Amino acid sequence: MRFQAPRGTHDVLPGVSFQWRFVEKKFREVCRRFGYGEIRTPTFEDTGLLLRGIGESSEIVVDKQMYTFDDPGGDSLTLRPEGTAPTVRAFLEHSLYAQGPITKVCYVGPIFRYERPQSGRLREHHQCGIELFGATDPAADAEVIQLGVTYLRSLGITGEEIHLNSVGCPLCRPAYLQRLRDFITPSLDRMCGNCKRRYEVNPLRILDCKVEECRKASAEAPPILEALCEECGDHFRGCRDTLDLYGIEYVLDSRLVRGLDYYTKTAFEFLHAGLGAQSAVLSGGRYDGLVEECGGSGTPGVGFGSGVERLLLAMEAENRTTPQPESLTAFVITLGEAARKVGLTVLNELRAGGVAADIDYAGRSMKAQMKEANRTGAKYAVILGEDEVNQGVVTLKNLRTSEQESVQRQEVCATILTSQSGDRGVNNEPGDS
RNA sequence: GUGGGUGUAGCUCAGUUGGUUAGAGCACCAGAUUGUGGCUCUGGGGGCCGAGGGUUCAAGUCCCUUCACUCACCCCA
Repeated sequence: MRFQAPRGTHDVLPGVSFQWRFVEKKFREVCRRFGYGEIRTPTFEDTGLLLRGIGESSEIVVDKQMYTFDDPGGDSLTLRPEGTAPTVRAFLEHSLYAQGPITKVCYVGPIFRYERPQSGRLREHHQCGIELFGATDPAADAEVIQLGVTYLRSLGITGEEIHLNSVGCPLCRPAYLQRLRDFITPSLDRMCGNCKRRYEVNPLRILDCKVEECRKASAEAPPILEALCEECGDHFRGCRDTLDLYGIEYVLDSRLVRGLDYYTKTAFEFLHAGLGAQSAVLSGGRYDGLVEECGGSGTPGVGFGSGVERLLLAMEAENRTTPQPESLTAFVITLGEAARKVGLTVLNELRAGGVAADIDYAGRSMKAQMKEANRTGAKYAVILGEDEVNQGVVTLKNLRTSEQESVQRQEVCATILTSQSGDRGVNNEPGDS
């Protein structure tokens, strides 16, 4: 019985890891352009924080989707099921608010939820996200959306559709929820079990239900956008105005609600048609109550999270290619014991000099070594046999042109570096460099 | 947790109404070329046919169980 990666997890192998680096690099570039600094928080947090942050009534908690465990010391810890609450915790713990009225951070990292895996949904997945603290200005909401659009564009994705809604605030939502309940009540006994529970806990989610009976029952429900208080209405209008200013298109979606309890006002979701059932590639919104809920003073916030795996699927659906990983520059080929020794020395010099170089360790024939050199994509084969060793030279073969020349051993590295600087830009760099 | 689909070589897949020793392409290794890659040709290594049980003279094939993967529901990035 061989071991397998745990259900809902996956290995990112060398053949695709450069795509991940590409995506993360683009995300960080865009964040930098918008003034967001990167924050790295722990993979697990105090369970209490996540319960508080996510809300005890959220489906994540109710469905026991959290990886919660007691550590040997008896503390209850949880692998983070989302990125915002940990960021808020760090924001408060380190008093980032003291450095100015506005704090902007971004993060990249793994997220864990115990769910049944399917396409675009894993038990461990990775999210890129941003949080903007301290602004009630609706232009901040628009910036967050704008950053999301810019990020997707930088990956070559253009096929997303932005859904926008407002979920109100503690002033206007309760009244709306009551109206919604009143509207639903007559049909309640026909609805699914989930919705019966939602009716009590979070009636907004009924609008999101896919069961036929529930859809029918809520079809004519009053839209929340008409029930917003003056402040929320103004805010939503302000956000839309700024999006118009930025030329960002979106569709109003009064059924767009949030699974997490802390959201207020603006809610948005970027959907992509190429992904199957799990089509949200980026989603977020405003959470003006969360910081206070987590023990801070009333600080507004707005942000988004975006799944890396789903974005990669979206790129694939749009046939976007990432730059190929940079290959080796030189492959050292030796024949015989004496040449082997010199070859290892040359290899060492090349690497020390900054040339990406490798050598065969399988004791293969020259032909096989040539083949290997070719397979690695190396531009040069550095060939060393008896003749070369005796003459203090190497045979430098250009594998692209098949031309080869004799080069003094001491000059191999310099020769390769010189010729390389001539074709800068030929090889695209995949990620960090 | 609920339903559907699929499990045969490293990968993608054939495998007839059950019938000898389970195949192909790609990949890998070697040779053709005793010091030269890509193209071509020849040869080779690789399989508890997901696992367990059953039916049968005979099971990759039929039946049951189980596991894994996968898609969808729920929920979400």
